[in-house]
Amino acid sequence: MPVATSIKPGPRPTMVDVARVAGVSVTTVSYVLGGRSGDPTASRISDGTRRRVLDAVEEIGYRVNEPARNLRRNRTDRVLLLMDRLSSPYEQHLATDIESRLIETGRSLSVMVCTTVERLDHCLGMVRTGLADGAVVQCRAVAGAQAVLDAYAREHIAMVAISNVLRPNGFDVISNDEAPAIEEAVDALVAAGHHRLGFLAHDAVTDLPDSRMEVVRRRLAVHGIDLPDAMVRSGARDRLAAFASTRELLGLPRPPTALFAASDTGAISAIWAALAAGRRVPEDLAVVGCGNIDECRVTVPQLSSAGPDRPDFSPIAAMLLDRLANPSFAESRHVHLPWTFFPRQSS
Amino acid sequence: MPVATSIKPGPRPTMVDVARVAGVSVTTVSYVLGGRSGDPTASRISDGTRRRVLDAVEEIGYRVNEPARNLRRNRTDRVLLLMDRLSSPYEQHLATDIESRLIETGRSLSVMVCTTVERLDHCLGMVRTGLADGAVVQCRAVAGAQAVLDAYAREHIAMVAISNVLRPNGFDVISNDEAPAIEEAVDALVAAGHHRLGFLAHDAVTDLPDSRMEVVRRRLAVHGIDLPDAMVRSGARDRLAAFASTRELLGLPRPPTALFAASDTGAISAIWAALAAGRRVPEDLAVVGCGNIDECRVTVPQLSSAGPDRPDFSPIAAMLLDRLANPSFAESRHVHLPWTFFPRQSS
DNA sequence: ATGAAAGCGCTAACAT
DNA sequence: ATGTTAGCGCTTTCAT
Repeated sequence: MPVATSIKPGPRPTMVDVARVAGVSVTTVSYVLGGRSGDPTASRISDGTRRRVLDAVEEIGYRVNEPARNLRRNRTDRVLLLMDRLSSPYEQHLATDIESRLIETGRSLSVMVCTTVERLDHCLGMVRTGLADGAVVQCRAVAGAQAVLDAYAREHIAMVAISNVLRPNGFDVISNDEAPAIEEAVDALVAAGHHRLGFLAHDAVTDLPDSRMEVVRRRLAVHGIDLPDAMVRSGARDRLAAFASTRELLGLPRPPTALFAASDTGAISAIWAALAAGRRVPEDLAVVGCGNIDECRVTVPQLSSAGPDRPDFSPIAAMLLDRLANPSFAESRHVHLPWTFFPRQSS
Repeated sequence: MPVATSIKPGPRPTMVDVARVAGVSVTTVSYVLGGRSGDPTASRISDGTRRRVLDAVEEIGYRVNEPARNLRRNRTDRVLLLMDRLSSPYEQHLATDIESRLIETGRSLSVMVCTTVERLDHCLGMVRTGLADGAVVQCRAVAGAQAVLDAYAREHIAMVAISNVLRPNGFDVISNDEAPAIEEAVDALVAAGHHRLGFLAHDAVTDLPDSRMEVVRRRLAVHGIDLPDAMVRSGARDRLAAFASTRELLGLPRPPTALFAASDTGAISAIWAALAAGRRVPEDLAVVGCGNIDECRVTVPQLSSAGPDRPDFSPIAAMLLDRLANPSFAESRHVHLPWTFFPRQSS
């Protein structure tokens, strides 16, 4: 393992120290360590000199001082990933995928959690402030994000947002084409004879309007079926809250015969709540989730879900890299990712 | 909302611009913005001047340049949280809790994912390199971490590790006192008449030795019961893998009558695998998990689990702050957090 | 193929 | 109460 071997205590050595030990100038050290590969200046250092410098670095345990380098270069080669939470499998995927693509281009990723607009503003301010060169924003739960992103885009901050509500405006947007899949799921439930549906939303109805709920409601209307607010509960984001909300719905005088959840994790809790209440799934309560996470295929019964076949995050890093390469990138792109309805045992 | 209002395009303004607009020196600007509250120098600025400076900042949309400030101050007021994955509820908790405590002291947190020693070394190198002032390390799946942390501790990098295997050595360690609770769970299973146990480990037996499995094995031995390798499967970390592993165990000629999983999420998948195979839980297969996550209380049947009553992360930030305040902090502390066995319906 | 030197934007000792 | 100034460690232009 090439791991932290030659670290010595004491004040951190600088390039001056390396230069002294190697018997060369700091310029030379900088050129050796700058790693501008493919650069014409790469060949200005002879192999012997390069070796001496690298040996000196090794000997005294030198590491470049990032703030100094960043100050001088006026960039950090770092990208921020702003998310409104960490805990879903989706976020895990997103982070590792983007990171691996950034690493290929010599960059790195750091993650910050933003649950409020103020915090989002603060974090984007940090990239403006030199903490990072750009940001990927995945904050569906944050209301008012459009204005913030608009403002930073005006400042030419490189940003890509993953959102179904944000409109590209100096930044790019990846959105999921959820509606067709959700409508298909609704149609399937109606075709199976359901006409009393419940909906498990992410947030309280009074908060952020739940776009998935709106799609469901509109589609039900097409079938002449109503989705009254009394049949809507919040908490899809939280496994415990989803359980409690479903129990509430099942306790209604005329409980729903089918439940549509804005998330798969919420739907799974709903299945448990139904089973715990002595109902059968799908016979007494059909359940459909959103997201099509892996877990859908191991639950009992397996969870029907509307979601991407397999999440594809590749456009995200690609678009951000475009913007990083060209800070005054003019075009604002909008990429739509397809969703599909995957009927399984729970509906 | 106090959000990104006065951002203007063009080259980012510096303190010199603020000073010019406000009609004061850069020193004054620095003192106004430095925010050394409680500092004797805080009172050197008159209220009128302070106002003029803040107005100028607002007017031209100035934001401090972090790399420059960090270079000069030789600190970043930033802490790194290194985790081997993001997706569990535990990680979500950890991150938000530590962050809120850091914010109270004017610091911020960024998260990086480290699944290998090399990456851990790289990320800790980044704090040495000036990306952050210290790190919290939560990488149970990373073998060889001890040597890396030892090395950086020698460099006086402020670190706190959450681990049951790392020994404090220039850094602090938080560990969970898992053994008593796990032993109690084993005793309960044995008392219930189980003598054929399966174990769902985090990793393959050939990889990292699973400390929880060792405890289980030793405790079973006390009861004169063997835990053969044939009854051990890996994949507790991954819901799909855990499902497949459990199915394998149940397919054995003499399947286990009880299953101990190294994680709650693994145990939940195991319950599903059992149900999917037509077994009843706990009658045909008793299941116990580790971690006592919230989800245990909503599964059907509710999951018995060994874990903390409620996770308490407060010592982590506290210890790190001590080290940040005093870089040559001598003591290496080891905090033990208690675990309890919570019997529920699944066993 | 290598070196000297001018800053990047900021902070803080040291004036006044 | 406010200003002058010398760097922090690095990159990069321009010489040689």
